[in-house]
Amino acid sequence: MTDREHLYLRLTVDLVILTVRANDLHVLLIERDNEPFRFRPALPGGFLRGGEDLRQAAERELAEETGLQGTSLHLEQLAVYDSPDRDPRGPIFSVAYLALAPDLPIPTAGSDARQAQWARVDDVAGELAFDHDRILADAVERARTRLEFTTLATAFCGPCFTIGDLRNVYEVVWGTELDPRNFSRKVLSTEGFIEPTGGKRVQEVGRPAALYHRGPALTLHPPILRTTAGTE
Amino acid sequence: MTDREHLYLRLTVDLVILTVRANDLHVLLIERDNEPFRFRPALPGGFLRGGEDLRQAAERELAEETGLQGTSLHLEQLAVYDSPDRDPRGPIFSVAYLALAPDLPIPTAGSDARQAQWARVDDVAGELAFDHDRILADAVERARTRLEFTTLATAFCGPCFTIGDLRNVYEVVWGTELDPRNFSRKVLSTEGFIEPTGGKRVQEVGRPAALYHRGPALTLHPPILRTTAGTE
DNA sequence: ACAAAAGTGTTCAATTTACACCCATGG
DNA sequence: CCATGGGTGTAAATTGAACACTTTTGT
Repeated sequence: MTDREHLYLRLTVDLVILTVRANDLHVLLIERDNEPFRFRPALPGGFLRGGEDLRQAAERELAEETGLQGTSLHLEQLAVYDSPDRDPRGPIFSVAYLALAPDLPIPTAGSDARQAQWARVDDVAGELAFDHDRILADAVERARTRLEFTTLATAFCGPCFTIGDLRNVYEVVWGTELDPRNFSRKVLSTEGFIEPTGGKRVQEVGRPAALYHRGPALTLHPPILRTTAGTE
Repeated sequence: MTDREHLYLRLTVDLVILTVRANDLHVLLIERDNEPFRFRPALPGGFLRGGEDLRQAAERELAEETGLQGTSLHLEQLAVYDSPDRDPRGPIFSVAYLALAPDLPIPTAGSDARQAQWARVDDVAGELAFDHDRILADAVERARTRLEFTTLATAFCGPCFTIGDLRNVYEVVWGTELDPRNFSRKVLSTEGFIEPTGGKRVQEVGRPAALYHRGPALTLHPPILRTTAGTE
């Protein structure tokens, strides 16, 4: 901090792990057990260690918190957060990662003491430690646009899913309602988005739905645009 | 926890400054005058100093290289580049920023010894120091999608421009041709994209074109999509 | 008058939207 | 039989691409 030219600093990696549970978008949060912000909810994360690159650190945190191998989840870099006063301990920048996960059985309590829990995104606005409210908001916005232009909605689903499941992802993440009939057609007519497994899922009520898994396509041509009409 | 819990490291900030000159997309490059990669072309950038945040560092570099106040240009964070072997001096991460500039008079030689020059983006592929080829490629791709969904094409133009100028930006950045007539209508029908100044610009040849300046809108509804048709 | 670029009008095709209607299942 | 959700067909509305044609300048 004294040497003007070569500043050495510490980096943290913070994870925004999103999932769709029932009818709400959820984020995985931990309760901090150290100062600063002790006992406040926060995004899982930690300091970068020697020999790691950022992605490895993100995958390590992910495994610690969820027990999942990072390779099975979508994990993308969001941005660096660098407000000088974001951490009371001093200038510590954070690289945020966004992970999209299917509805996991439970955030495996087998983590390191601090208990991880799913929380409704709408419930935690303004509650989080550091600048994590802003990081979360940015992450949700990123997820929303990812659904428009990529096939990542499937990252919220398990290996097999119905078109109704997929539509539910769009509706929950976007907070809108979609016409089931047109949605179905749109998804099916997009080459490589989803592929039929041949199976069917019988539900509590109604006609059984065909099951699909992810196709090879990564981007959507054409995109499935939100009709944000008006929000400028 | 392991013995190497808190890794301290240095960060650099690298700038991809793009502009549209004549009929090609150009990037501002410097020739390195220090090892490593001495005498090789590279993106302008440097180490983060104490007391700076990343944006301040980016604006400082920008001012040093171009003489421009950063506030007048679009400047956005791209990503962190963290390959362990990206810098032979050791683990040094770089935060890349993308700047869009109008065709500047010249990269003001009044900088710090190392001469900055515009280079055609297509000419420098594979030539750059560090992982700057990749950073440049990512930046160009980001700029391309920015034109689709935001009003940032105007960031390549001066305070006053014609619709033809704006179309030229799209054509050069995308590497495609656009129908002047449909483009004109599309731009004019997008609320808040451009606003008439009332003036006209007489050119060497042809009918004088009306002049416009930026409007208040930041995003395009609807977007102006590239017809990438087929590239998957 | 002619070339060149700006700008307008019109047509046709593609896409989106809305919704009537049928299908398959549990109660 | 009915309720419920899955899925198909189709017509109207909107959007986009193509292009004939007019306008305004310099030479």
